[in-house]
Amino acid sequence: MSKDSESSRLRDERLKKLQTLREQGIQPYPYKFERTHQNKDLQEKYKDLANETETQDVVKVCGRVMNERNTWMFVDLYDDSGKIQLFCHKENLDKDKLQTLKLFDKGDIIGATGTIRRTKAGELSVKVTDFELLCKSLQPLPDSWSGFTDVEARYRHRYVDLIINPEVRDTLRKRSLAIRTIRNFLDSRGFLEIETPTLQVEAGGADARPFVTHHNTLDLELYLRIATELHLKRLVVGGFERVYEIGRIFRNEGISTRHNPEFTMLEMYCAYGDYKDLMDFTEEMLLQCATSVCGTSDLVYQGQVLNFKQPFKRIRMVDAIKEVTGKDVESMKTFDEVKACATEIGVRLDGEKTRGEVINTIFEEKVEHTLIQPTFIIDYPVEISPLTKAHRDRPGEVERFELMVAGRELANGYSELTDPLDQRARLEEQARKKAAGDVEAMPLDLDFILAMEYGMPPTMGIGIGIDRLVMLLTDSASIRDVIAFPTMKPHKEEKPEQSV
RNA sequence: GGAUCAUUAGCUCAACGGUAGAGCAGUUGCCUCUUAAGCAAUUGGUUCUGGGUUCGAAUCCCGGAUGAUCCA
Repeated sequence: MSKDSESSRLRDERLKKLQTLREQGIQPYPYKFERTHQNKDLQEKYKDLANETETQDVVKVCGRVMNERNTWMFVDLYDDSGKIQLFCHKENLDKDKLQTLKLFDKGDIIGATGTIRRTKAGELSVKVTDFELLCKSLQPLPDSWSGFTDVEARYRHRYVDLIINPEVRDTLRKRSLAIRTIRNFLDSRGFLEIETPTLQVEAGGADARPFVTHHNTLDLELYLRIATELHLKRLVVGGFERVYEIGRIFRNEGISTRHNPEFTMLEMYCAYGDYKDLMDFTEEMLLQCATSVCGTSDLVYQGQVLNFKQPFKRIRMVDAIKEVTGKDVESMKTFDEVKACATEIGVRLDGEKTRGEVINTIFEEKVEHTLIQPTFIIDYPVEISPLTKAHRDRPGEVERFELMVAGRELANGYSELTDPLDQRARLEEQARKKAAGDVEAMPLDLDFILAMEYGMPPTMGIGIGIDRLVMLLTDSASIRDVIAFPTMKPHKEEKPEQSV
């Protein structure tokens, strides 16, 4: 049954051609093609070949037909590496072949054999002596001139987006390169990559709401992890002094240009260092990412230049607040004082119950978005940092930093809390908050505390949002642009019709 | 959660409340030529969805869906 729409009519045209091809004994979905070169290889190899000259070098190329001119005399063929033009002159092809050519469509994938020639217009071409269909495409491609710009359609049908928009492919390549750079950086420093559980009985390690799922055989509620922290630290207890994981994290929160429910985070733990060492380490790693992906330490992001040269500015949270608001919250020793200060400068509070929470809210509301150049905000309030070691000099604070870039958080690191009794007290406080209705408070993970009691060396540890890093490296405004298949609300059932 | 905007042919977009249109794609020819190839002809619409106002709605009003941006 076919819908009376343009869409199915275009598809029907192609189905008819598919049928004709089959009747002519042509297999439209063959098994393999042995090419001799990728298109980019040929462009490089023959970059000095003069116009209107040809070689006797026989090559075999393949890819998707993106455009055709003069009734298939000229074909723009794209593979993963780039473009080559096919030159299908009737002198070089018999009548049957020329007829077959007319059954092809833009979007089909074909393979061609021929000699290399540069046309008088200067286009490097394969002068085709033979070709074969490698896949008949049934769907019309968006018009390549006007493009494929509907954002929703692009995310929902990312494969079309990838075919049409080269910058999407480029972004995902850079994402891969950034992750590879980080792995190389860590591996070359003796780090071990270890995978920890995604399904967890308790979702801890961060303040976030988890996704809930169910294991049938065990009849057990399980949570998707919101962090890898508590398991990676168990590995440090077990004797791995340098571990990391680059893994998918799930947080049951809203969707925005900076948030996707599932995202990728690097967590890294290194024994015998503190948060100051960690800042040096982080600077070096990010600089390496910038230079390897962008070839420079100066990233252009949404019209601003971000300088990733070391060292980044380091400033205490209370000092950053003072710089922006003029308020010395450090001197305000009580909850009521900082609360009054927040109200005075127009910061809306939403259930904050401690002095440290209010200070953090003031920072997030007033300061965070002003921090464009890479900046380490250091020395956080203890109340919002239940896994961080107490500051060696400043009571009420912890040895923690967040790295701010382009007005948002990119990384979060600290001297890890290793005192099992302090850790127990902190998590018990979290459990009280949870019992009182705070859905983002951490659960009391008794096995984690038991691990701490066996003893963990002094350790520095950091989490870096890979998606946000890739946004910076690729000048992407939305996190969805750096995720191949971002989370979308289902629209309506869309699937190809049944074949006639 | 709130505000604003968007949704029309396969794609990109038009259309004062008055016959739904263009370019590209598609189809049929011509042209052995090209670079968004060209020329001629031609097909194609539940205007996101459901109500309402109106003689008449793509257009105005209300609800819904999806998305974008901003705010919280």
